[in-house]
Amino acid sequence: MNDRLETPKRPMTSRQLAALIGVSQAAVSRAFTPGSSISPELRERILRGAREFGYQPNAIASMLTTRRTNIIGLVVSDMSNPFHPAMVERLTRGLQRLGLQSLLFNVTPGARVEDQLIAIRTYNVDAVIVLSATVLSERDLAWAVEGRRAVVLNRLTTQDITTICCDTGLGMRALVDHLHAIGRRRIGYVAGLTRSAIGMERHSAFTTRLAELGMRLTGTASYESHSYEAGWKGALDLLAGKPDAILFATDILALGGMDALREAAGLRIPEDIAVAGFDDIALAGWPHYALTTYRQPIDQMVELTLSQFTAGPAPAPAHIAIPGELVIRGSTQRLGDTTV
Amino acid sequence: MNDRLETPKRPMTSRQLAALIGVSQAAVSRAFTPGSSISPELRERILRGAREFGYQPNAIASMLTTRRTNIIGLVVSDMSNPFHPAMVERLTRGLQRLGLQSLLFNVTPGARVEDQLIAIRTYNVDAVIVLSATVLSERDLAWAVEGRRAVVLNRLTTQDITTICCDTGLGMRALVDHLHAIGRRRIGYVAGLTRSAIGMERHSAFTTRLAELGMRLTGTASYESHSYEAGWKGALDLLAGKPDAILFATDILALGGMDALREAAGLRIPEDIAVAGFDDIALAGWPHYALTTYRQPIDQMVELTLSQFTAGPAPAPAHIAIPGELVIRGSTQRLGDTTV
DNA sequence: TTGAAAGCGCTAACAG
DNA sequence: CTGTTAGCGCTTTCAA
Repeated sequence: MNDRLETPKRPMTSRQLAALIGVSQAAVSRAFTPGSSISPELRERILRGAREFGYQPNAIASMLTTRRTNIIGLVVSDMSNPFHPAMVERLTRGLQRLGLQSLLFNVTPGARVEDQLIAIRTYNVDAVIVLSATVLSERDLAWAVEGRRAVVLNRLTTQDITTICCDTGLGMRALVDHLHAIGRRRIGYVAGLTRSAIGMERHSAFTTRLAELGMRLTGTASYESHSYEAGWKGALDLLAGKPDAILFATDILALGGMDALREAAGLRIPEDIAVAGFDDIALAGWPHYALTTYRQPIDQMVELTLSQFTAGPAPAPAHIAIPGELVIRGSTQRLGDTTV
Repeated sequence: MNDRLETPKRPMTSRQLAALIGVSQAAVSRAFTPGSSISPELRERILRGAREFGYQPNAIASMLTTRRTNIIGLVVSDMSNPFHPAMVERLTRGLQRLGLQSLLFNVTPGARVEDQLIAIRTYNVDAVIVLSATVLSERDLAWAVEGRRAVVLNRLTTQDITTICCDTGLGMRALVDHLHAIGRRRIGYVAGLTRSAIGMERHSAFTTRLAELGMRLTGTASYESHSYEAGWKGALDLLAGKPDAILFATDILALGGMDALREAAGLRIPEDIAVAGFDDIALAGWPHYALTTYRQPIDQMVELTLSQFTAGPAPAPAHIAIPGELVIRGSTQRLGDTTV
């Protein structure tokens, strides 16, 4: 590797501690290994000694023998969509609870993905969690998780990897049904990344339900990004079609769209036009936006992800879609209804 | 440790590769060590063989001998303030560029901090970056970084640790001067975490400048949090004092405050009341908010942090304050000026 | 420059 | 239950 940082001073080793309290080095190791065969008295004596002399087992050394690192690689590509940090935060906390560490990888479109993720291999992480990282091609994805447990969140893949997503079909259906129920008939759609599988799924689930209900698609826009700006521009693009509602592929798009509709187009929401998103990020609940959206079941998604990393043989790869929850707020409202 | 995850299948070792191409195991090691004494030809032959057979050096094993992990512990406590994920993203990318990995720690107020950060020690991370983690007491902080390089960002400490902050004094002065320049004289202040050193510094820098300019402090509010909701409530609390401007300790507070002022109090910004924040998060630039704020020099802060981790002896701990930049947007405006 | 050999600190058989 | 003994895969002397 490189020699960027100098060698820090050495902490005490199990052998030193063993010598200090007159037991074998192996005994020290056992004292720190739950379930190993050691008498409670000996263990207690050793743990007390460890506290006294400040001994901590060296995880690096144990990795070498056990071939387990207890490190999970967390691959993310875009922290500017608030949905992602929210997810990262929960995942990291959950992993910590299980005694697992999170090695964070931020993949960017520029450099070669394999170079960016090489540490997944050299550091031998036990498992990989990929969070909506559309930057990764199918090949990259396969390379990154090769030979280890993996969970892909909010992204679909043809690889033999467990994927966990919010149920797009249910979500889009609930949203469209809601728009229908409040009397909207002319709907525009702002897509995010149209070439991602999940993006396409959201789009097609949307158009399918729209057709089933006999509603009109007044137009589709996309700037190939999940950003406020993309939502802003996308919303304005759709106005020519005179929609009475716009559905956005993600909340962050919807926020940009709402501001554009209000400030650039001078429209009232929901009186002139209804707006809905998908995700339920914290900002969607802010009073200024009060965005109707489909809430991703974050907690369940995290729990399910964590359950892949517990003892026993690796679960067979599965593609899991979890139902979310329609959250109705002020951005949608029955047409002609004047109460806010 | 635990036995959560089963042993994955073993990758090729340097010894195996050595046997395969008929060189010594040490030669393989040297081939992957920049600057080691090995002939270009041998190295080339070995690297070619490595590519062919898919050999990758095992970082774990090398950690054991070199006692360097090339892992940096990144300690964060609150990802819901957008300033933090923005910082984490840049830090991680910067570290990756240097060939360093980021082990992410999410400290929460609940559990014992030492338990949450134990991996800093057992995994022997080379250095620690603490990001505004006010959850950590001074004692926790000292414990966490003991014996290794460390940088504390946006937090002050009495410990002998390098701290890197945006220059609070300059920032607050610039903001107050600006409010003064546009004719505001009655200023309210919404604080975040009042018991943090940086919180107190911002507050006192603010009041100092206010007094120097002979402006009136109409009130101070705080809900001990950097959140939208805390800003919302804080802003409303201040209205009794009839301020013509409110300064918020952070942008996220200001956003909540602005929405409260507009939607709950029915005020116009900046006509009825001016608003300013501190940080310049992405949302501050959204047209709906157009928040005047003091931009933290994130890029410089990250570069400076990274420079602490480059070759050579550890730089002496220093307390560094970097000037930011006043960003004037629509939320502040000359009193009586009607153009937007 | 290259190879042989001795560990790094720990876990995991294997005896006792 | 406890101690002894081999390694884990690599880096780093030390000779050649």
